[in-house]
Amino acid sequence: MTDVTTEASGATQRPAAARAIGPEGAPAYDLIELLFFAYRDFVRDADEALAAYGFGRAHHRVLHFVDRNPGLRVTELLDILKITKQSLGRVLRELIDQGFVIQREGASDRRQRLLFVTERGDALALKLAHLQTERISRALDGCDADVGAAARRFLFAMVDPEERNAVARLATPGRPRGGRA
Amino acid sequence: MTDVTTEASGATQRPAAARAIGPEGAPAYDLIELLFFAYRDFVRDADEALAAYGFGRAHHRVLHFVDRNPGLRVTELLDILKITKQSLGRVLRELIDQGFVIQREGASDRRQRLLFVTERGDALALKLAHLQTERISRALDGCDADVGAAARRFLFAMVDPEERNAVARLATPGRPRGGRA
DNA sequence: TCGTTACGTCAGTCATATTGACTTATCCCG
DNA sequence: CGGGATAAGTCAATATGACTGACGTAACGA
Repeated sequence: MTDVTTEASGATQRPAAARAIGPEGAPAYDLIELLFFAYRDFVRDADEALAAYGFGRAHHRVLHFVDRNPGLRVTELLDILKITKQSLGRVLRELIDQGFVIQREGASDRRQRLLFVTERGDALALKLAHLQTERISRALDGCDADVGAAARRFLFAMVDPEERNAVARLATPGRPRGGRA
Repeated sequence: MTDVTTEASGATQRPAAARAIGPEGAPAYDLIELLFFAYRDFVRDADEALAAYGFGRAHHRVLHFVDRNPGLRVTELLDILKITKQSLGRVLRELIDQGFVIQREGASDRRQRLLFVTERGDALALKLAHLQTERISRALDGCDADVGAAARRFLFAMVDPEERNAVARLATPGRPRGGRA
């Protein structure tokens, strides 16, 4: 095999993994690396499609969460993305200027700028979601039926405990698709 | 509940999710979002520790893969990270200048600059791996025993098919920890 | 000898993020 | 009503991580 570790045969240093048993047991190198590789390829699907619009990953994230949560407030979006409003600023302005997102004054609080996707924005968000769903479907096709549920549980448990309520509200499988209730 | 979607009550646009049934069925919004949130929090652990060294995520990735694969060639590292050698350049130079990584001439091919971590580099790589392992362990603790295996299968299946051989060589659970064999 | 490979580097650019300071408009409470 | 707090936007400067393109050097190998 062409295991890259064998390339080091001429050197004196032994592999770091040999002393990788620390206070908490052996590092979970497999899951650490699988998360890296899976995420690397997962986001690339959408990145390539976005390039055609002159958009990047940041535009995708904004578009996605606005699409999924019509009427989202700017502050809520900042809290989801964990970025500053200055960072959001440029991306959001570009999405608005190019007609993918619109803002409306809050009905009860006129300081708020509620965010909505336009039809164009929804179409793009949906296209990107389908790209990513295709990869997910193909992944699950090659697995036992229970792997999808287990993956959901694992990924949810990887989220910061303090964030889980917020994530559960946004990303649960049973979340209503046809209405606001 | 304070479901953010209810904030939109004053607006006329219906939620985009209502018409989110496309050619490939309903998008897997739950897994798409869980991947985002899990990865967002997963990388943050290491990011915070790296800041103390003046390093960023890119340094971590290089350090990690060199630590795990002593004698790695520069070309191989570029292939793993899927970045250009110009991008790697600065990061690698900083790691070398500050004594976390060293280079050695290849024994058989003197054009090669084989990469190794120093003791300092190994210590940092291990520290970061433990941080991430802690999150993973805690996540798996709250799950059924088979969830870890299922998560591995799912994440592996999410990788591009052409990349899976390379990933399997690097990130398999059974990979020998104590030697090069 | 000559083409290819491995690596490095210079220069310029872009996307995404940061901190800090400041403005405007609006809300809400005392 | 006045004034502090909140929602949002903006200006400026900076960091980080990535890119393309071009070029140089050394070493391999047919």
